Amino acid sequence: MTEAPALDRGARSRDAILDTAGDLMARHGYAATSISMISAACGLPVSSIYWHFRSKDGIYVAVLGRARTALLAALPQAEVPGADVAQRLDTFLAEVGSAFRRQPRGVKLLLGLGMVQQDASAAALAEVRRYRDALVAWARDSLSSVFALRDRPEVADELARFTLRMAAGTVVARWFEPDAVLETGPLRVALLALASHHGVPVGHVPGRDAPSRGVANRE
Amino acid sequence: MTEAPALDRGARSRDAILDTAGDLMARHGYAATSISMISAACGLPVSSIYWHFRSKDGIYVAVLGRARTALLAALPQAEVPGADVAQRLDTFLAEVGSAFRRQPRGVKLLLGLGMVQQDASAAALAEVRRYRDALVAWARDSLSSVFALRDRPEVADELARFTLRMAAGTVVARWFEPDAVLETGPLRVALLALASHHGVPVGHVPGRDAPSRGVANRE
DNA sequence: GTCTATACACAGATAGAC
DNA sequence: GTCTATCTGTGTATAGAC
Repeated sequence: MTEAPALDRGARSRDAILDTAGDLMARHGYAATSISMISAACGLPVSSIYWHFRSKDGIYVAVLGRARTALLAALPQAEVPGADVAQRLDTFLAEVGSAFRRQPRGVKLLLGLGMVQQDASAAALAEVRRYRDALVAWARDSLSSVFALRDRPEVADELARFTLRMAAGTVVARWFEPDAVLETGPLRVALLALASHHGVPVGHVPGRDAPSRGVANRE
Repeated sequence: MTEAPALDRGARSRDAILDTAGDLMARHGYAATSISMISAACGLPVSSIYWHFRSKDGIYVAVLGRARTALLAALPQAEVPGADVAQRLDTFLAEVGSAFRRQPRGVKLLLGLGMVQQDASAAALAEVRRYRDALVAWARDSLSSVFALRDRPEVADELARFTLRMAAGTVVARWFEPDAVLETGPLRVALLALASHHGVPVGHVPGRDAPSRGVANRE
């Protein structure tokens, strides 16, 4: 057990470094995370860290790349199953909420460097952009499937932007109220209203809770 | 002109330090902004900076406090004028959008330290919380006025959270697409739908653009 | 209040034995 | 691949003349 095949000793160390580095950078941000902190937290000396990744920047790029593939693997297919819009939307929102709960670090990593745009390396900027583009594409495709928007790409784009900004805003809210969750209920109402506002047929709009007791939507 | 009354020489220096420090911290984040950078950018030696503010932390607290009063001064009264909901909502969104455009630094400053929650000083944490609480209170009161929610505080809270998260998400979006703006159009549709969903009377819901050609909202 | 000069710690990064 | 030891720059912060 302790005698792992010597070949992947390095790979295991590499993973350990990425684990602790990702954790620290998500908590403190890129600039406030030092190599010595990572070294102390994972037990390996600084020179080993530099042997695996050539620089602090390289660590960040690797950490973010790993977070991206992990997140994309956790997100389901873009084709959302379900008979009607309401059903597919509920499936989509459940997936988003669950991924959001289970991957608390991914997005914070984006923010961790986000502040540093100015002095970030080209590699880091590229990796950040890949992460973000992957999220945008996933949201657009999923919502396109939910609302059957193959012929209305601009609507799918707007819905995706809306959803992602709400998610990002919730990440921000979290460092004031650590137990803040992505409120899928209001988001559901908003997405249905937005789609409907653009003339997309959304079915009967059942309304999960609070049975709309007012005089709204009458002429 | 160059001979300002010696009494406020200090005050002017203080302001200059806060100006450049706020600018740098909003751009690079707290951790990545050094005293030397501030000194080089504003022309005063580091020791003068330390004379005015006792520590780097003190600079941040002062910068954020100043940003808070400036933002609150820029935001209009909580009582939103207007005859009906649609009118008041448009006024409110126009104000939010405009404040958002004119105060690009304020919110980024919050995020700048936000990452550092763990090792932040008590004073900094308190100041961050004051800034955030002021924003939440303003949004809640304004939306309460827009939708006449004096007897439905929980709805006002939800609308305020929704609005602020969208705004925070847009700040985040901005460091990928620097020209991203707060999309008040979709936000308007969403807020109306949310209020209506909770049984709040919202009038006839005119719909500014895209005249809702679908079959939505029918039973 | 502003300056020059400096103390001390720690940052990122490397050398070279093992 | 991992270790000890170290180089060099810069960080926060201070002393003390003016």
